[in-house]
Amino acid sequence: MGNPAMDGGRSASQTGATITQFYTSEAWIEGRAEDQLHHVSTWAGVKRIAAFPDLHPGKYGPVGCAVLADRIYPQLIGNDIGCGMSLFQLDLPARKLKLEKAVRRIRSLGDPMDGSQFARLEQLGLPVDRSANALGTIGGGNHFCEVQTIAEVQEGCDLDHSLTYLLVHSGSRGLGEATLNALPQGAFDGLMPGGVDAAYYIAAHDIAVQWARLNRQIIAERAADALRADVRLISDVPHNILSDIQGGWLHRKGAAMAADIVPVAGSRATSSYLVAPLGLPGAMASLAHGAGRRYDRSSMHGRVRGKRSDIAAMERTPFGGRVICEDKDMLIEEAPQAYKSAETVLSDLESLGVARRIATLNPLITFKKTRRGDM
DNA sequence: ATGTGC
Repeated sequence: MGNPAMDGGRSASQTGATITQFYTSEAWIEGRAEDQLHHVSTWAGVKRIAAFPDLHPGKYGPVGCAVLADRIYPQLIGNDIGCGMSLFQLDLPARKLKLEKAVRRIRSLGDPMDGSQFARLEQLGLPVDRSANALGTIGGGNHFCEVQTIAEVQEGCDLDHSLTYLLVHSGSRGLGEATLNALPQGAFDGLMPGGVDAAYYIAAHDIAVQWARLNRQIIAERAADALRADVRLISDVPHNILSDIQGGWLHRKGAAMAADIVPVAGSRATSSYLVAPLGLPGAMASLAHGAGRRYDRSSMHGRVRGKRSDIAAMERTPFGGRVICEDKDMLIEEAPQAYKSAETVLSDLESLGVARRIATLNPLITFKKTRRGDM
């Protein structure tokens, strides 16, 4: 049961591995997500699970957790291998950003790439014959590129609050998907470390992780070019990633990898946060990656109206910001109501000693998708 | 989530 000596979460071990829940009763957690958590804890070789307040149900298992096992379960990483969040600083002062002009310019993120991505892939020794045309593009679902301003910085945070920032959430597009699909029958029963199938998966996974990181970098460069600004990487944090650590294989699924600065994304209409993990052992160098889904995509169509005026309203945010999303279904499925409260996620992380906040960011422009790459 | 499924 409770194990306060180990960490700040609630630990329980039933039939399988120990599950530590780093969330309080304030968190909105679907029963189905906890059912999935317990199911995963019974899988062969699963030793320990850390669950975070953005926990929600996923296709093969819960999203918002880190799973330590002595086997490799590719489905726990999912199709979007290497997906994560990157924060970049622009040398563009917030007071100099002209919103309407910036919105017009940043739409070029929806254009296809110009071919320059091939040299970037070669530079890193990454394959140029697979998914290369998707490199530098954001993709669908919850992915985005946001221009952010700093609303508040905590003491000791040296980020320049007069500047603008980019928060990029994207992954490995078709490459990670192909990697998951190429696995032999039985792979989801767990790959044995040391075996050829595990070696194949690890090699392909590592490529997808590098590819996804490069993808976020190129997206940020394209956005910065559009805004006539220079860009500097502050922090890159994957949240779908497998790591070989002491004690086994750590599967992070919608769980950010601990780094000095970890972005915890809100919805497009609410603040995001930058946090510093505090090294709690039970958290296994992981933490929440965002607000987390409250409602699944399909149910959003029954919850949000899609009249012309509703769509127009959704393209504006309470911060006076803009949302560029010319796909009506996506606009509805990604409505702010689809997400939990990032503020509650943050307060759980803080009260349980997982992380402390270092800055609050507000979105000014959220780029999701243009109708066609013809602007 | 997906150079996307009926």
